[in-house]
Amino acid sequence: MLLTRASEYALLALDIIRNSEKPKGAEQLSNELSIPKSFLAKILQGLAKEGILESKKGAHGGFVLVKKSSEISIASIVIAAEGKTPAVFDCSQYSATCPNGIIGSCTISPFLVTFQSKVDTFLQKLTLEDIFN
Amino acid sequence: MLLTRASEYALLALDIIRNSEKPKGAEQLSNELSIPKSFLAKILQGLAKEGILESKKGAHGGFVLVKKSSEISIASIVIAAEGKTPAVFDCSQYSATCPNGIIGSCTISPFLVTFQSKVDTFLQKLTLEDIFN
DNA sequence: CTAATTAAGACTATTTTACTCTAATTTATA
DNA sequence: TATAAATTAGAGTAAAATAGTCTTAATTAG
Repeated sequence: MLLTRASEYALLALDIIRNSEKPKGAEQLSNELSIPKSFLAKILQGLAKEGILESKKGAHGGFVLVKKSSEISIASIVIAAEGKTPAVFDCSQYSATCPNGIIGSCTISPFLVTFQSKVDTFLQKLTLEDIFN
Repeated sequence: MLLTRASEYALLALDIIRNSEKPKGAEQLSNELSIPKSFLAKILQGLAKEGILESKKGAHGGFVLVKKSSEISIASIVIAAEGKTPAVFDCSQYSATCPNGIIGSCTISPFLVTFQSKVDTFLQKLTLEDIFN
Protein backbone atom coordinates (compact mmCIF):
# COMPACT_ATOMS: atom_id res chain seq x y z
CA MET A 1 0.00 0.00 0.00
CA LEU A 2 1.17 3.41 -0.94
CA LEU A 3 -0.76 5.22 1.78
CA THR A 4 -1.16 4.17 5.40
CA ARG A 5 -3.85 4.85 7.94
CA ALA A 6 -2.02 8.04 8.91
CA SER A 7 -2.95 9.61 5.57
CA GLU A 8 -6.50 8.32 5.77
CA TYR A 9 -6.99 9.81 9.23
CA ALA A 10 -5.32 13.07 8.24
CA LEU A 11 -7.64 13.56 5.29
CA LEU A 12 -10.77 12.60 7.21
CA ALA A 13 -9.82 14.98 10.02
CA LEU A 14 -8.95 17.82 7.68
CA ASP A 15 -12.35 17.57 6.04
CA ILE A 16 -13.98 18.20 9.40
CA ILE A 17 -11.53 20.88 10.45
CA ARG A 18 -11.98 22.87 7.25
CA ASN A 19 -15.75 22.91 7.75
CA SER A 20 -15.48 24.15 11.31
CA GLU A 21 -15.34 27.73 12.54
CA LYS A 22 -13.84 26.98 15.94
CA PRO A 23 -10.69 24.96 16.65
CA LYS A 24 -11.32 21.23 16.72
CA GLY A 25 -9.68 19.19 19.48
CA ALA A 26 -8.10 15.81 18.91
CA GLU A 27 -10.58 14.17 21.25
CA GLN A 28 -13.60 15.61 19.50
CA LEU A 29 -12.25 14.59 16.10
CA SER A 30 -11.44 11.10 17.28
CA ASN A 31 -14.97 10.72 18.60
CA GLU A 32 -16.63 12.01 15.45
CA LEU A 33 -14.48 9.76 13.31
CA SER A 34 -14.35 6.79 15.67
CA ILE A 35 -10.59 6.55 15.47
CA PRO A 36 -8.02 6.28 18.27
CA LYS A 37 -7.35 9.61 19.92
CA SER A 38 -3.64 9.34 20.72
CA PHE A 39 -2.81 8.14 17.25
CA LEU A 40 -4.82 10.93 15.66
CA ALA A 41 -3.23 13.48 17.98
CA LYS A 42 0.20 12.49 16.77
CA ILE A 43 -0.83 12.78 13.15
CA LEU A 44 -2.32 16.23 13.75
CA GLN A 45 0.92 17.29 15.43
CA GLY A 46 2.71 16.31 12.27
CA LEU A 47 0.35 18.39 10.15
CA ALA A 48 0.93 21.33 12.48
CA LYS A 49 4.71 21.00 12.21
CA GLU A 50 4.46 21.12 8.44
CA GLY A 51 2.39 24.29 8.61
CA ILE A 52 -0.82 22.76 7.35
CA LEU A 53 -2.62 23.20 10.65
CA GLU A 54 -2.24 25.69 13.45
CA SER A 55 -2.48 24.14 16.89
CA LYS A 56 -3.87 26.07 19.85
CA LYS A 57 -2.96 24.72 23.24
CA GLY A 58 -4.94 25.00 26.44
CA ALA A 59 -8.65 25.14 27.15
CA HIS A 60 -10.79 25.58 24.06
CA GLY A 61 -7.73 24.85 22.00
CA GLY A 62 -7.49 22.53 19.04
CA PHE A 63 -6.54 22.63 15.39
CA VAL A 64 -7.45 25.06 12.65
CA LEU A 65 -6.50 25.35 8.99
CA VAL A 66 -3.79 27.87 8.23
CA LYS A 67 -4.37 28.15 4.50
CA LYS A 68 -7.34 27.87 2.20
CA SER A 69 -8.28 24.35 1.12
CA SER A 70 -7.39 25.23 -2.45
CA GLU A 71 -3.85 26.07 -1.39
CA ILE A 72 -3.13 22.79 0.37
CA SER A 73 -1.88 19.97 -1.84
CA ILE A 74 -2.69 16.38 -1.08
CA ALA A 75 1.02 15.70 -1.48
CA SER A 76 1.88 18.01 1.41
CA ILE A 77 -0.75 16.39 3.62
CA VAL A 78 0.43 12.87 2.87
CA ILE A 79 4.07 13.79 3.42
CA ALA A 80 3.22 15.41 6.75
CA ALA A 81 1.08 12.47 7.85
CA GLU A 82 3.46 9.71 6.76
CA GLY A 83 6.64 11.53 7.60
CA LYS A 84 7.92 10.97 4.07
CA THR A 85 6.95 11.02 0.45
CA PRO A 86 4.88 7.97 -0.45
CA ALA A 87 7.28 5.75 -2.38
CA VAL A 88 6.31 3.44 -5.19
CA PHE A 89 9.39 1.38 -4.36
CA ASP A 90 12.12 2.46 -2.01
CA CYS A 91 15.49 1.21 -3.25
CA SER A 92 17.45 3.16 -0.69
CA GLN A 93 16.21 1.12 2.22
CA TYR A 94 17.70 -1.92 0.58
CA SER A 95 21.03 -0.34 -0.27
CA ALA A 96 22.94 -3.09 1.47
CA THR A 97 21.21 -5.80 -0.51
CA CYS A 98 20.52 -4.09 -3.83
CA PRO A 99 20.99 -6.86 -6.41
CA ASN A 100 22.81 -4.48 -8.66
CA GLY A 101 24.96 -3.05 -5.92
CA ILE A 102 24.45 0.50 -7.03
CA ILE A 103 21.11 2.11 -6.26
CA GLY A 104 19.48 3.75 -9.23
CA SER A 105 21.56 2.08 -11.89
CA CYS A 106 19.62 -1.13 -12.46
CA THR A 107 17.49 -2.04 -15.44
CA ILE A 108 14.23 -1.22 -13.70
CA SER A 109 15.34 2.14 -12.39
CA PRO A 110 13.99 4.19 -15.34
CA PHE A 111 10.59 2.56 -14.90
CA LEU A 112 10.55 3.26 -11.16
CA VAL A 113 11.56 6.87 -11.65
CA THR A 114 8.82 7.44 -14.22
CA PHE A 115 6.22 5.73 -12.09
CA GLN A 116 7.19 7.68 -8.98
CA SER A 117 7.04 10.98 -10.81
CA LYS A 118 3.55 10.20 -12.12
CA VAL A 119 2.42 9.62 -8.56
CA ASP A 120 4.18 12.73 -7.25
CA THR A 121 2.66 14.93 -9.93
CA PHE A 122 -0.82 13.59 -9.36
CA LEU A 123 -0.65 14.29 -5.62
CA GLN A 124 0.97 17.68 -6.03
CA LYS A 125 -1.67 18.94 -8.42
CA LEU A 126 -4.60 17.82 -6.29
CA THR A 127 -5.73 20.08 -3.45
CA LEU A 128 -7.86 19.52 -0.38
CA GLU A 129 -10.62 21.44 -2.09
CA ASP A 130 -10.47 19.22 -5.16
CA ILE A 131 -11.02 15.97 -3.35
CA PHE A 132 -13.92 17.10 -1.20
CA ASN A 133 -15.88 18.86 -3.93
CA MET B 1 5.48 1.24 -0.67
CA LEU B 2 3.29 0.22 -3.50
CA LEU B 3 5.60 -2.49 -4.83
CA THR B 4 7.55 -5.04 -2.82
CA ARG B 5 10.74 -6.91 -3.55
CA ALA B 6 8.68 -9.60 -5.27
CA SER B 7 7.92 -7.20 -8.13
CA GLU B 8 11.48 -5.98 -8.26
CA TYR B 9 12.85 -9.51 -8.52
CA ALA B 10 10.19 -10.50 -11.06
CA LEU B 11 11.08 -7.63 -13.37
CA LEU B 12 14.83 -8.14 -13.04
CA ALA B 13 14.44 -11.85 -13.76
CA LEU B 14 12.11 -11.30 -16.71
CA ASP B 15 14.63 -8.99 -18.32
CA ILE B 16 17.18 -11.79 -18.29
CA ILE B 17 14.72 -14.47 -19.36
CA ARG B 18 13.47 -12.49 -22.34
CA ASN B 19 17.03 -12.07 -23.59
CA SER B 20 17.78 -15.76 -23.35
CA GLU B 21 17.25 -18.45 -25.95
CA LYS B 22 17.31 -21.40 -23.57
CA PRO B 23 15.23 -21.86 -20.41
CA LYS B 24 16.72 -20.10 -17.41
CA GLY B 25 16.74 -21.93 -14.10
CA ALA B 26 15.92 -20.30 -10.78
CA GLU B 27 19.40 -21.03 -9.48
CA GLN B 28 21.13 -19.48 -12.46
CA LEU B 29 18.94 -16.39 -12.25
CA SER B 30 19.48 -16.03 -8.53
CA ASN B 31 23.24 -16.21 -9.07
CA GLU B 32 23.26 -13.67 -11.87
CA LEU B 33 21.08 -11.28 -9.88
CA SER B 34 22.55 -12.04 -6.44
CA ILE B 35 19.15 -12.63 -4.91
CA PRO B 36 17.91 -15.53 -2.77
CA LYS B 37 17.11 -18.60 -4.81
CA SER B 38 14.14 -20.03 -2.92
CA PHE B 39 12.42 -16.68 -2.78
CA LEU B 40 12.96 -16.08 -6.48
CA ALA B 41 11.75 -19.60 -7.28
CA LYS B 42 8.46 -18.90 -5.57
CA ILE B 43 8.02 -15.66 -7.45
CA LEU B 44 8.74 -17.37 -10.76
CA GLN B 45 6.18 -20.04 -9.90
CA GLY B 46 3.62 -17.28 -9.49
CA LEU B 47 4.50 -15.84 -12.89
CA ALA B 48 4.14 -19.32 -14.40
CA LYS B 49 0.72 -19.80 -12.82
CA GLU B 50 -0.47 -16.56 -14.32
CA GLY B 51 0.68 -17.62 -17.76
CA ILE B 52 3.49 -15.12 -18.06
CA LEU B 53 6.21 -17.74 -17.97
CA GLU B 54 6.29 -21.35 -19.00
CA SER B 55 8.12 -23.59 -16.57
CA LYS B 56 9.96 -26.68 -17.70
CA LYS B 57 10.71 -29.20 -15.04
CA GLY B 58 13.59 -31.62 -14.90
CA ALA B 59 17.12 -31.46 -16.19
CA HIS B 60 17.82 -28.49 -18.44
CA GLY B 61 14.49 -27.09 -17.35
CA GLY B 62 13.79 -23.55 -16.32
CA PHE B 63 11.59 -20.68 -17.30
CA VAL B 64 10.83 -19.16 -20.69
CA LEU B 65 8.57 -16.36 -21.84
CA VAL B 66 5.25 -17.46 -23.26
CA LYS B 67 4.34 -14.25 -25.03
CA LYS B 68 6.24 -11.44 -26.66
CA SER B 69 7.56 -8.71 -24.36
CA SER B 70 5.24 -6.24 -26.03
CA GLU B 71 2.24 -8.34 -25.05
CA ILE B 72 3.02 -8.57 -21.35
CA SER B 73 1.77 -5.69 -19.26
CA ILE B 74 3.63 -4.56 -16.17
CA ALA B 75 0.30 -4.78 -14.36
CA SER B 76 0.04 -8.50 -15.02
CA ILE B 77 3.59 -9.06 -13.82
CA VAL B 78 3.11 -7.12 -10.62
CA ILE B 79 -0.21 -8.86 -9.88
CA ALA B 80 1.41 -12.25 -10.43
CA ALA B 81 4.43 -11.38 -8.31
CA GLU B 82 2.56 -9.77 -5.43
CA GLY B 83 -0.43 -12.06 -5.55
CA LYS B 84 -2.76 -9.07 -5.79
CA THR B 85 -3.20 -5.74 -7.49
CA PRO B 86 -0.95 -3.12 -5.92
CA ALA B 87 -3.30 -1.01 -3.82
CA VAL B 88 -2.91 2.68 -3.18
CA PHE B 89 -4.89 2.17 0.02
CA ASP B 90 -6.70 -0.99 0.93
CA CYS B 91 -9.93 -0.17 2.75
CA SER B 92 -11.15 -3.75 2.72
CA GLN B 93 -8.49 -5.00 5.07
CA TYR B 94 -9.79 -2.55 7.61
CA SER B 95 -13.45 -3.34 7.18
CA ALA B 96 -13.79 -4.11 10.87
CA THR B 97 -12.34 -0.75 11.85
CA CYS B 98 -13.41 1.49 8.97
CA PRO B 99 -14.15 4.83 10.65
CA ASN B 100 -17.17 5.27 8.49
CA GLY B 101 -18.43 1.75 9.02
CA ILE B 102 -19.21 1.27 5.38
CA ILE B 103 -16.32 0.68 3.02
CA GLY B 104 -16.31 2.89 -0.02
CA SER B 105 -18.78 5.44 1.27
CA CYS B 106 -16.52 7.82 3.13
CA THR B 107 -15.47 11.33 2.11
CA ILE B 108 -12.09 10.22 0.80
CA SER B 109 -13.40 7.33 -1.24
CA PRO B 110 -13.75 9.27 -4.53
CA PHE B 111 -10.15 10.44 -4.21
CA LEU B 112 -8.90 6.91 -3.53
CA VAL B 113 -10.84 5.47 -6.46
CA THR B 114 -9.46 8.08 -8.82
CA PHE B 115 -5.92 7.63 -7.58
CA GLN B 116 -6.11 3.85 -7.82
CA SER B 117 -7.42 3.97 -11.34
CA LYS B 118 -4.60 6.28 -12.41
CA VAL B 119 -2.12 3.74 -11.09
CA ASP B 120 -3.95 0.80 -12.67
CA THR B 121 -4.10 2.48 -16.05
CA PHE B 122 -0.44 3.39 -15.97
CA LEU B 123 0.62 -0.17 -15.21
CA GLN B 124 -1.79 -1.73 -17.68
CA LYS B 125 -0.59 0.39 -20.58
CA LEU B 126 3.10 -0.27 -19.94
CA THR B 127 4.61 -3.45 -21.33
CA LEU B 128 7.78 -5.37 -20.57
CA GLU B 129 9.18 -4.11 -23.83
CA ASP B 130 8.44 -0.49 -22.92
CA ILE B 131 10.38 -0.46 -19.68
CA PHE B 132 13.51 -2.17 -21.00
CA ASN B 133 13.85 -0.18 -24.18
C1' DC C 1 -5.77 27.91 40.30
C1' DT C 2 -7.60 24.46 37.49
C1' DA C 3 -9.50 22.04 33.87
C1' DA C 4 -8.84 21.42 29.10
C1' DT C 5 -5.91 20.88 25.76
C1' DT C 6 -1.57 20.11 22.80
C1' DA C 7 3.59 18.20 22.73
C1' DA C 8 7.03 14.84 22.90
C1' DG C 9 8.84 10.63 23.10
C1' DA C 10 9.34 5.99 24.68
C1' DC C 11 7.09 1.82 24.42
C1' DT C 12 4.23 -2.25 22.56
C1' DA C 13 1.27 -5.11 19.62
C1' DT C 14 -0.03 -6.53 15.16
C1' DT C 15 0.66 -7.26 10.44
C1' DT C 16 3.34 -7.59 6.42
C1' DT C 17 7.44 -8.59 4.10
C1' DA C 18 11.02 -11.31 2.99
C1' DC C 19 12.62 -14.73 3.31
C1' DT C 20 14.12 -20.38 4.56
C1' DC C 21 13.50 -25.30 4.71
C1' DT C 22 11.90 -29.77 3.56
C1' DA C 23 9.88 -33.12 0.88
C1' DA C 24 7.77 -34.32 -3.37
C1' DT C 25 7.53 -34.40 -8.38
C1' DT C 26 9.14 -34.23 -13.02
C1' DT C 27 12.27 -35.11 -16.88
C1' DA C 28 16.58 -35.09 -19.96
C1' DT C 29 20.10 -37.97 -20.72
C1' DA C 30 23.69 -41.36 -19.87
C1' DT D 1 16.15 -47.43 -16.00
C1' DA D 2 18.88 -44.81 -12.74
C1' DT D 3 20.26 -40.36 -11.65
C1' DA D 4 21.01 -35.69 -11.40
C1' DA D 5 18.93 -31.39 -12.38
C1' DA D 6 15.28 -28.95 -12.05
C1' DT D 7 10.44 -27.15 -10.58
C1' DT D 8 6.35 -27.49 -6.97
C1' DA D 9 4.04 -26.95 -2.73
C1' DG D 10 3.49 -25.57 1.57
C1' DA D 11 4.79 -24.82 6.30
C1' DG D 12 7.68 -22.22 9.09
C1' DT D 13 10.58 -18.06 10.66
C1' DA D 14 12.98 -13.46 11.20
C1' DA D 15 12.96 -8.74 10.48
C1' DA D 16 10.68 -4.58 9.45
C1' DA D 17 6.83 -1.54 9.07
C1' DT D 18 2.43 -0.22 10.71
C1' DA D 19 -0.66 1.11 14.05
C1' DG D 20 -1.19 2.01 17.77
C1' DT D 21 -0.65 3.09 23.59
C1' DC D 22 0.98 5.45 27.64
C1' DT D 23 3.07 8.83 30.42
C1' DT D 24 4.70 13.13 31.55
C1' DA D 25 5.22 17.90 30.52
C1' DA D 26 3.80 22.36 28.75
C1' DT D 27 0.27 25.76 27.78
C1' DT D 28 -3.81 28.65 28.32
C1' DA D 29 -8.92 30.22 28.85
C1' DG D 30 -11.74 31.19 32.34
